[in-house]
Amino acid sequence: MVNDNVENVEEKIIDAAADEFEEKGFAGARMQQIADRAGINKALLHYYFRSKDRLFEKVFSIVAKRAFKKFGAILIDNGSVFNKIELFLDLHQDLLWKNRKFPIFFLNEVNHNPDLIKLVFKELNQDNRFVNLIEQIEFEQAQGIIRNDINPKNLLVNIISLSIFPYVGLPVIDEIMFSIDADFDSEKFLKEHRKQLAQFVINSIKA
Amino acid sequence: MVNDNVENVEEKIIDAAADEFEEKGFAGARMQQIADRAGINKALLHYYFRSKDRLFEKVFSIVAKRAFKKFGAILIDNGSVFNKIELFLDLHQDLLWKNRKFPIFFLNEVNHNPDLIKLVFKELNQDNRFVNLIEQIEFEQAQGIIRNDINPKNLLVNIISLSIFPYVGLPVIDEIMFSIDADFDSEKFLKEHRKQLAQFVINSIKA
DNA sequence: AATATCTTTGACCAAAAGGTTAAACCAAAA
DNA sequence: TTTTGGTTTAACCTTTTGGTCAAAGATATT
Repeated sequence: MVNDNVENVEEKIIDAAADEFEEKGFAGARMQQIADRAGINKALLHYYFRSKDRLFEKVFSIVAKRAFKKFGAILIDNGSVFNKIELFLDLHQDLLWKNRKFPIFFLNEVNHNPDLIKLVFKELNQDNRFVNLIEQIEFEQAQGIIRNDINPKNLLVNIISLSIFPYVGLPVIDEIMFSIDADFDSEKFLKEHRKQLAQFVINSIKA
Repeated sequence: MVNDNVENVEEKIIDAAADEFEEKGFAGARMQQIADRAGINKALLHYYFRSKDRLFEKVFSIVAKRAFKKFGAILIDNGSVFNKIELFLDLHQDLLWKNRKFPIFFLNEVNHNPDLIKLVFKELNQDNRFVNLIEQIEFEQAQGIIRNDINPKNLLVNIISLSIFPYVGLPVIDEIMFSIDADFDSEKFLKEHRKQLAQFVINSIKA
């Protein structure tokens, strides 16, 4: 008889730790605070996950994998490159909207410890999907649909840049925009910004 | 007689602290480590800057102001919007190339404590420069040079996004690109990426 | 019921980290 | 030369923090 009805402790810890780590980062997070958030004793944390490092690795891997897993489907879906760009941006923006603290957390940790990335992508091999996408871009270039002076890799990075940055840069954007327009509302901005992303990209690459 | 020839201590501390903070972030930085880097006793840190928080504020404000100050000139310069975009991206990319650790540091700290931004922009009011730029964009839209369906604020954010993100996302880009192409070289990539930025933006907004 | 195993806790520990202090040092003024 | 005031340090203090442990509570097994 598995006791899952109340909610298992391990999961409660991971949820609490995810919140704490995303909010404060690895260095700023506190084990005591995680225990409090999970409503348990601090010693129990170590009983389940031995150390802060191990707990972090576990949480990071889970949270990051959850985030990246969702994109695989779009890339193999059929449809034109333009179509995929629209689909991707739509999904990506949905995810970002609902997980505002994740991108800056992820990027910061990964910049401080690049090995973390392998932890995530190891069990998530969607490599060939990217290869396929790049080949599709090259194919549509040969067909005269996409400009020939576009490098597929640069294009992919540009798309991600446009999608993510507004979220990690929001505090700065908010400050600057507010200073030139007192009616500026960052929530409204994000919603409006989202709408023009796909068109912006497509304008820049269509032959 | 001012004793500046050897190099004054306050500056040595600020340099050391800037390195430590940029490398580890506020929470991960250690006062002892800063003292070691500056080649002085830890107590001297507190003699000059009372506390870690104060030292951080000082360093952050100096480093961030230094970074932002350089852009003002371009915005008021004369020249078309296309011209300004090229000039800005060129300067911005130069700065990023030479200060790789700054963007993720700045963005992370600012996301954890948005008040820091005011600290920087308060003494740096280049607000009207942005207003001028937005007006110029609208003017060129009226003239039929720039597409009418472009929102100037979105455009500005898009430009910054494209310029900064490759630097904060480099470890991830590196991992993914390397996995689909073993010859991938992130240094070369950044240099190539830079070259297509202005054209990418201009393609997407020219009428 | 008794035993064994897994879970949970309060109390504790050692190290790390920020911060303080009193004394030494040193250069310039008197 | 002595005094004065700023600078620098070693030693110390306090709090925070990750981590341990023995015992108490549960839960399942025999």
